Amino acid sequence: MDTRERLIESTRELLWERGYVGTSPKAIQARSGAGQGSMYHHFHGKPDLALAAISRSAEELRDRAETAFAGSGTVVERVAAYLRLERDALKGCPVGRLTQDPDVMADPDLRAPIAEVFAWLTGRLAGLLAEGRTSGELDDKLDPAATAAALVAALQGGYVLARAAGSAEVYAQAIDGALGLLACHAR
Amino acid sequence: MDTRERLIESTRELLWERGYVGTSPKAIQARSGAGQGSMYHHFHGKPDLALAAISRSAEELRDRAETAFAGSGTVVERVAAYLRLERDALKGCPVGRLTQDPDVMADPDLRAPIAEVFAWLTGRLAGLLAEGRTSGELDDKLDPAATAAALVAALQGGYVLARAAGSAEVYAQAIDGALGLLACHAR
DNA sequence: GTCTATACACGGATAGAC
DNA sequence: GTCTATCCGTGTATAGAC
Repeated sequence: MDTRERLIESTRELLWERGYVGTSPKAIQARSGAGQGSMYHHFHGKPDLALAAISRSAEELRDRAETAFAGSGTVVERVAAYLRLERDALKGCPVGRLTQDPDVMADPDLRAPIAEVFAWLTGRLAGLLAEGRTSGELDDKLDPAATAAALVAALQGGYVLARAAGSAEVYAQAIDGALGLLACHAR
Repeated sequence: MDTRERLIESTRELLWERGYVGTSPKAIQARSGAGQGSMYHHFHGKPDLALAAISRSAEELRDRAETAFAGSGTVVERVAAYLRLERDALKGCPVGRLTQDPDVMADPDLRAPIAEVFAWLTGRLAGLLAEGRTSGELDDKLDPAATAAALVAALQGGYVLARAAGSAEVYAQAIDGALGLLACHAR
């Protein structure tokens, strides 16, 4: 892995662990093993490097989700496959957590990949649910867009509960609960 | 409002807007109108002041929730009343957002009030749902604990989606979706 | 109780040598 | 490309005067 790559990966880790405000150039340099000069040679500064890191994390999130959504099985099975992907509940979502970062939200460039991937995710999920309704797998009372938002929110909120409790168990419960509620709409 | 009080309230606002890592003593002093000396006279330092602020925010969250839960109506109505309390979706949850703060999570004192209030909240909600099941208002397939976790998570995650999108609409959708799913279990 | 002065490390970056 | 030197403001306090 070359220096530029190590800088991006180290930044991704640090943004995940400490957020944007909590991540200093010095910490990035220490973790990546790159010097001051190196970092500013490859990137214009902290925001530039963060943009590369955030974009990649958003892309990864999308790819993982699409893999689950595009799998085989019924709609409910594919939604469940996505919600049950392996995740470290205590670490939180590497993308979602950045929505709490004031400096990220204040910078339209940094914010864009986050806005985009969540819009895509809820839209994709809503499409799946609509498909399930059309095929008769899900009943007509289910609102695809609202339900998609609720499911993604339950996932993101599951992280919050897990971190608050210091235990991954609540996360699993939230996912179970969300799927249990969804199951009720299956025919 | 005396100086001590202004310090706590200003800290609550700043923690809400910028988190713990993003909030400096200097910013607190500026917002509260208190001087350096004043702040360190009333509190031992940033963590001490933050503890007072976080505890109060947690308490406020609990009181608002309890008011909704203890209201009149069916269980589903009271849960809906809680989920539909007026909130500024774009600001996020003043307590939940702190779970993303590495320095808060690393300090057991700061973390305790957050852990406590979320444990109480999910427990209280689970109790209500169990009550609804016993009374026959909700069907037996509903798992009270898991459903309670999912509902609280949907709320917390709704904030994440709203901030990502820069719009409160997704928050409302997530809440609607969560209640729509719950409605399905009502007899 | 509040103010000013002082301290020292860190955040975030630029400049220029190699 | 990478390193070292340097810069200035901020973060987080402590000390002592009023």
